[in-house]
Amino acid sequence: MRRRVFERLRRGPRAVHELARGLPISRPAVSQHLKVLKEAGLVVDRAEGTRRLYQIDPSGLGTIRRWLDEFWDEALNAFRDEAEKEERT
Amino acid sequence: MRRRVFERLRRGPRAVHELARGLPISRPAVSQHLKVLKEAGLVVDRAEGTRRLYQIDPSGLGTIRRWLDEFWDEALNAFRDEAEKEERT
DNA sequence: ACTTACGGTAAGCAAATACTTACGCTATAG
DNA sequence: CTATAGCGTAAGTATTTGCTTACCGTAAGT
Repeated sequence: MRRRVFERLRRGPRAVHELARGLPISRPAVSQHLKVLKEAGLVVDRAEGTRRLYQIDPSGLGTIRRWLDEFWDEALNAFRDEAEKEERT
Repeated sequence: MRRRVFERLRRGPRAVHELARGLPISRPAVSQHLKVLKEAGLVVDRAEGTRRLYQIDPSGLGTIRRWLDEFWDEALNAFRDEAEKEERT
């Protein structure tokens, strides 16, 4: 559910009640998910009038991306080494 | 903790008790994490004698990578659009 | 000034999670 | 054939989680 909230921010900033629309959970529940996402550095928020706009934090998302890229590299190299080892059998 | 188990597979296949070594949880706990990772399609396992070797499944990892890449693209485009909108102000 | 829209937080609760220990199975070693 | 190493699974349990409703504060509209 948290991922669904996050995915809804893909296309740009959204207010809390907008995010809650269409999700099978209450608005406060969405608020709580946003809080977690914010603490994780994945979103930032700003006040706009009575609303609060949330949007994805590219730097937070970038951190994950770099982690995954590095992980991917190592894992794939290990996989290839393993395949070669297999081939020599 | 599950991520730590997963990360230990980065460098290649490992037996369960190897993975458990150095982690602050019991071997059965590691087994349970591996079960979840396997159901998620992130690892594959094979029997080797009395041991069971686990390793990262590149195709499962690739699925995540593609998801993240696509997400990254969309999010960054939205971010740029937002920045331009800001600039015109 | 009053009302309404919007959203964060608290309290409460059912369900899911993440361990532990105990146990049993299978394959190798001696 | 027996002992041992390696693992998976079951049962039990404390903790965490993910929601709900109720409530309160703040900004904007009338």
